Amino acid sequence: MNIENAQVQMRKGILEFCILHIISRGEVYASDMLDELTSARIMVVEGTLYPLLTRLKNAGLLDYKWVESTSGPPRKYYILTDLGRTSLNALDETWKELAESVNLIVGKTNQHRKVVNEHHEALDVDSPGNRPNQPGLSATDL
Amino acid sequence: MNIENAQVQMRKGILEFCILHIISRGEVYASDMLDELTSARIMVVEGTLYPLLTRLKNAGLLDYKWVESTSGPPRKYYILTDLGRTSLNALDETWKELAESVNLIVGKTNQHRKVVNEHHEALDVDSPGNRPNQPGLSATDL
DNA sequence: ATAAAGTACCTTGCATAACAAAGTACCTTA
DNA sequence: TAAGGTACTTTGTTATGCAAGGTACTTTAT
Repeated sequence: MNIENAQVQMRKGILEFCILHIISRGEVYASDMLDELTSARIMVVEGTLYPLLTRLKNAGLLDYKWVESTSGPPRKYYILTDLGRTSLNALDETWKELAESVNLIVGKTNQHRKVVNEHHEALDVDSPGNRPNQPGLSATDL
Repeated sequence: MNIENAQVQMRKGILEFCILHIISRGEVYASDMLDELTSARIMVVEGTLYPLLTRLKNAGLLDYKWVESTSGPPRKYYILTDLGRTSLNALDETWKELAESVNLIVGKTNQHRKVVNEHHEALDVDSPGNRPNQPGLSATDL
C-alpha cells in the first residue's frame, strides 16, 4: 500500500454520486460525463465508467436511449429514473454527513495540534511570542 | 446494487484517512479508534479495522507497542511513523481537493435546478411570485 | 476452583468494484 | 478501401470491506 493507493481509495466512493449528479442535469453520454469529471479533477477511465453505468442501469437508477451521432457510432444517452432521483437525494444527504464526519475528525486533530503547540511555546523561554500563520494551525482550519 | 451499498462505498475511501488522523493525536489502540469513529457516525467493525491497521503497519505508516491493561488482555498501542505523518499531510490535501471537486459538481446541479425552476416560474401565469426557502434551491446551497 | 462474561486481537471466505488492457463495432476521411 | 477516430464492451487482476468465527487473556460470579 502506498499513498497513491490511498488517494485512489478516497475518490472511489464518490464516483457513483458524481455520475448521478451529472446525469440529473439532462441527457448525457459517457464522453460528456468523462469531460465533466475531468474538469472537476476527478480522474476516471472508461474501464471504470462503463461498468458503473451498467450497474446503475441494472439497479434501475438509470435508463438510456440510443441516439445517432453525426460524427461516429451511435451514443447511449442516459437519464435518471424516478428511483435514480430518489437515490440521488439520499446520497446528497450521505455526502453532507460524510463531509461533516470527516471535518469533525480533522478538526479535532487541528485542535490537538494547537494545544500541543501552545504548550511548547509556554515552555520555550526563547519564544519570540505569537507565531501567526503557521501552517495547519490557524483557527480557520476548523 | 442498492442505495445502502452506494452509501457504504462513499465511506470506504476515507477510512484510512480518518484512522491516520486519530492515531496522529497520540497513542491509541483499536477500541479507542472505534469509539471515536462511532462518535463521528462513521460505522466500522473489527473485521475492517484490524486488517486495515495491519496493512498500514506493513506499509510503514504505523508502528505499535504492546501495553499491559489493568482490565483485560494486553493492547496494541499505535503511533504514526515519519512516513505516516508525511502521508497524512498528503491525504489532508487529497481530502480538500476531493471535497472541492464534489462541491463543484453538486453546485453545478443546484445551479441547473435553479435555472430550470426560474424558467418554469416564468411560464407559470398562476405563479404567486417568489417562492423563498424552497428545498435544494437556495443560494447557500452553492 | 471453575464457569461465565468481558475485552482484545486475528483469520477466513465472500462479494464488490476500480482499473488496465484488449476487443468489437460503427463512422468519416483520405 | 484503408486508416483513424469515436463509442461501447469485456476480461482478468487486485484491493478491500465485512460477516462470522476463532484464539487468548482477565475479571467476576458461583
